[in-house]
Amino acid sequence: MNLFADIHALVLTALAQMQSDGTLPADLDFSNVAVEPPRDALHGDMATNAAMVLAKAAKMKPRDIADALAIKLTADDRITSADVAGPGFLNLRLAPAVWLSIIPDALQAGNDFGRSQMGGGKKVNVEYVSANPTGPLHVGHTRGAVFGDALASLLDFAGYNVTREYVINDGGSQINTLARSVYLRYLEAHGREVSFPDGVYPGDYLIPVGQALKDKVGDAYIDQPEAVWLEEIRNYATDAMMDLIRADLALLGVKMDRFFSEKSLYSTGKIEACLEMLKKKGLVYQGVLEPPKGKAPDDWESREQTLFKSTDYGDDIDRAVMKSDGSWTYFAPDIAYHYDKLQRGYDELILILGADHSGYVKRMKAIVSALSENTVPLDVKLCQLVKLYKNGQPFKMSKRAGTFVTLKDVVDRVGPDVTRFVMLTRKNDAPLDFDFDKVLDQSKENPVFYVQYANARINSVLRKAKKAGMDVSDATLITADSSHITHDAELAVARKIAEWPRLLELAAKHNEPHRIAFYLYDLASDFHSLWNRGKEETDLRFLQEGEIATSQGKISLIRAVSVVISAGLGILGVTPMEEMR
RNA sequence: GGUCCCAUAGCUCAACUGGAUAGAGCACCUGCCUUCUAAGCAGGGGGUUGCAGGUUCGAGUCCUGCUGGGAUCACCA
Repeated sequence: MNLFADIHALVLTALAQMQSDGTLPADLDFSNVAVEPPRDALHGDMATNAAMVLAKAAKMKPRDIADALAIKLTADDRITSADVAGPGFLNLRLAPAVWLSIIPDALQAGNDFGRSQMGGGKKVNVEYVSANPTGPLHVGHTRGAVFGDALASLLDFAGYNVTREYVINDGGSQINTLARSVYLRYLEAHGREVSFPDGVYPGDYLIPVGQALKDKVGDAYIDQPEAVWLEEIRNYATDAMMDLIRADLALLGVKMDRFFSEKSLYSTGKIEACLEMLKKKGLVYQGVLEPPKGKAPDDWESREQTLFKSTDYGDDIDRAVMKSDGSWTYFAPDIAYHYDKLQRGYDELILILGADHSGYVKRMKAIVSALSENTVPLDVKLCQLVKLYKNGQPFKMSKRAGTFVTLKDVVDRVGPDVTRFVMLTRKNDAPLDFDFDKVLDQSKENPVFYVQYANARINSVLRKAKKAGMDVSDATLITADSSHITHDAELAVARKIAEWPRLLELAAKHNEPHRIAFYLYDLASDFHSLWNRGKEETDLRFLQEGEIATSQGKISLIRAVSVVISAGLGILGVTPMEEMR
């Protein structure tokens, strides 16, 4: 199903033959031999770097290897030509029938076309969003949510066993702030006059929470000290905020497999056990930190602390795990949390963070390295900021606390599909401009609509064919005769379709879902190009008057395009549109 | 000052992780609507990939040092 993998296997077989007949020496490393689409289509259909990669070890000239390899490869009937070019590239051309064979494959697999076994069922944990449960999600969280969710789907599609996870920071002191803020709203619901000092959350979203609390407990907490209500309201408010956050995520179509409560680590002795274990390894110790390199803070004072030896694993300084009052820092439960993840048997951990957390990457990697003894990789993906615009002008957010642009604001305005696609049209580590007007623009400048429009056009042809009484069911199209598909513009589309399984694996390998968005744009472009050529070259139209077999063959090609668009959008979490009138 | 990220066409961004003559879109110029959706297509001009070295068959990509921009910087999570 992956033509590039097929030809790669063919090249390796040919190289092995060259070894056994003495053309090449016996002990060679083929792991760097690649078969890729060439940058320039004029060079051919596929190119291999085998000759250049092996030249040094084989003590031969690249071109000599390439010449010999070319002879082997052209013996295979899938290869129509193999030309040596440049410093030793071997450019291959494949028989059109080979490319066209991808069409029934795609139609047969449907939305599973491109699904890969690459992951081999390995368990991967993707942690994303993990916003503090103190309010609704805002735009910054939105990008992380979309990225993490699409990445999780991508890995699932690539054959990994994926868990989508959200850790609730419900143990820290910010929850006390939340509880006090809710208490004020509770008093307010009772008709009390209240003011909101600095350091509490003044947002309107807590008003209904205070009201609901009043409905639940009546006047039980009025004029009572914190000792009476703090713990109760902490729990109540955290639950309310998580309901809010789950509802926000649902607006985007994001559904977590697991919500992990940080607080659950506190009462169970898990933190203590985990740190004790590290202490036995000499990785937790009492010590004094050096002042930071470079400019020391004005109020620097050296003090003895309980430290985790993250410098053993590449961090810049060791990190404190306990405060001077004896309570844990945020870092201690984080260590225990990742220990918990590892105990659940994950082969790989992925963590999605906002760019403002870049300073935590080294210590997180240090934790995972230390706890797993370097057996489990952690990949941290940082999502850069989203800059909001409205009609080209920066969208002003009021600095008054509580009036930020929320995820709900964005999704209500442009819809979940547009939000998701646009958020994935940039690499995660590049800043993203999000213009409320431009993302709704219905033109090719807007990749969302360009891709959707291609799919809509294809479905339009299918409808028209059906209306004309033609059988265009997938079952029929799978067996359609594609021998009339000979034009370069048509074969270009078939080649692009054939790239999909390979692209998917590359995107999964590098944890980069944005590659799918760019690929779909390219595929749509090849399709639109073909469509338009049909205006002048009537042979290229998909519906050929009175020639049912030919029409079905051509329609099978574009139906395969539609299949890939659906599969690709499915991974991104975007619903394909069948009609756009 | 330390650490991390970024710098590619006038603008917004790609470049399959070291491959060939660095590609798209926007903007600009020239064409294409009695046609399966012109919400589109074809063609043209536009580049010392921030600067200086290095590694090798080969560098936008890797290494070193600069310049400029962003983020972050000892018990707040």
